[in-house]
Amino acid sequence: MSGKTVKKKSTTSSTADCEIVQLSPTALGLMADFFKVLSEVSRLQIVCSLKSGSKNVTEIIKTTGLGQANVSKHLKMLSQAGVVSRRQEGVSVYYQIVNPFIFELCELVCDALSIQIEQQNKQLEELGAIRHPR
Amino acid sequence: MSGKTVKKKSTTSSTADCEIVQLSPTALGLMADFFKVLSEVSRLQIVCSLKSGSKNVTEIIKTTGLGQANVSKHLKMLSQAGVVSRRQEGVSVYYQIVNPFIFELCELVCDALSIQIEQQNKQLEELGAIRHPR
DNA sequence: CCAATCAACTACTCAATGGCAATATAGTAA
DNA sequence: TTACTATATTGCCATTGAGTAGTTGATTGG
Repeated sequence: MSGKTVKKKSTTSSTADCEIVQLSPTALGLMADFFKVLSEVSRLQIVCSLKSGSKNVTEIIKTTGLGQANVSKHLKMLSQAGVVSRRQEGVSVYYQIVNPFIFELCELVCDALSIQIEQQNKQLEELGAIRHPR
Repeated sequence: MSGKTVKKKSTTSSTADCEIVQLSPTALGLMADFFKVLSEVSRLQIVCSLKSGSKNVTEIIKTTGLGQANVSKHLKMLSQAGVVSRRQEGVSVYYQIVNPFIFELCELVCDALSIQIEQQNKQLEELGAIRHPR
């Protein structure tokens, strides 16, 4: 299942090809920070609510059901992490996803998780069959 | 436990059988948990140290320079998250990455981050050029 | 049997963070 | 000006998680 849709590195990648094995703690720190941004349900909700395009804070609040202060705080974090961009229009502020690559990432993880859970369920069923043979 | 969790897949949809937008909070929680596992430098170090194959705890400790209790705790977490698998051989316990897909994921993120940083540097240079014109 | 080694577990401290409420700030209209 | 709406920020509290030290359990060798 792993040989899937992950795009191969472009042959022209100018910057140092990053082989994870030999990454400096600093680089790992950057990666960890990135993953941390996506490691909370609230922020994932916000990201998801922006999949259909840019939204202002009020719309995000309505879509996600989160509190205003929370949304603002999370948006700040997402913004600082470079995940979303900020654009002010009159009274309201519109946010939007900077790099749609994040959606690919999420769907990749989503697929992997569903497969994993599927297998777990299968194993559970086998256990059940042992305990309740027909 | 998780009855519905991740969306069901219609075998027809090829690529996007998992549309993030409409995920339940439960499913988002699973994703968040997954990302959380990868959101600490220590765990990333451990994962990286396992890229070359399975290692026992002592080897992981040597490779990463982390403390024993620490490594044990993180390995437990990684194990529960289904990221690594455990195999006992005599006294020592060998861990290994369950799904190499995680490496693709990391490299994907790594690429994206390096591009992002590259652009930031470019912008900084432009700013510098403005402040110090020749 | 005893000693050494490897790994897991427990208890603890400390720092970070999410969420909520209240307050502050900024733009807009009356 | 005042009032109103939309964001942002701050302070507080509870939770979480990382790291450390000490202990336990299991295995191997003498």
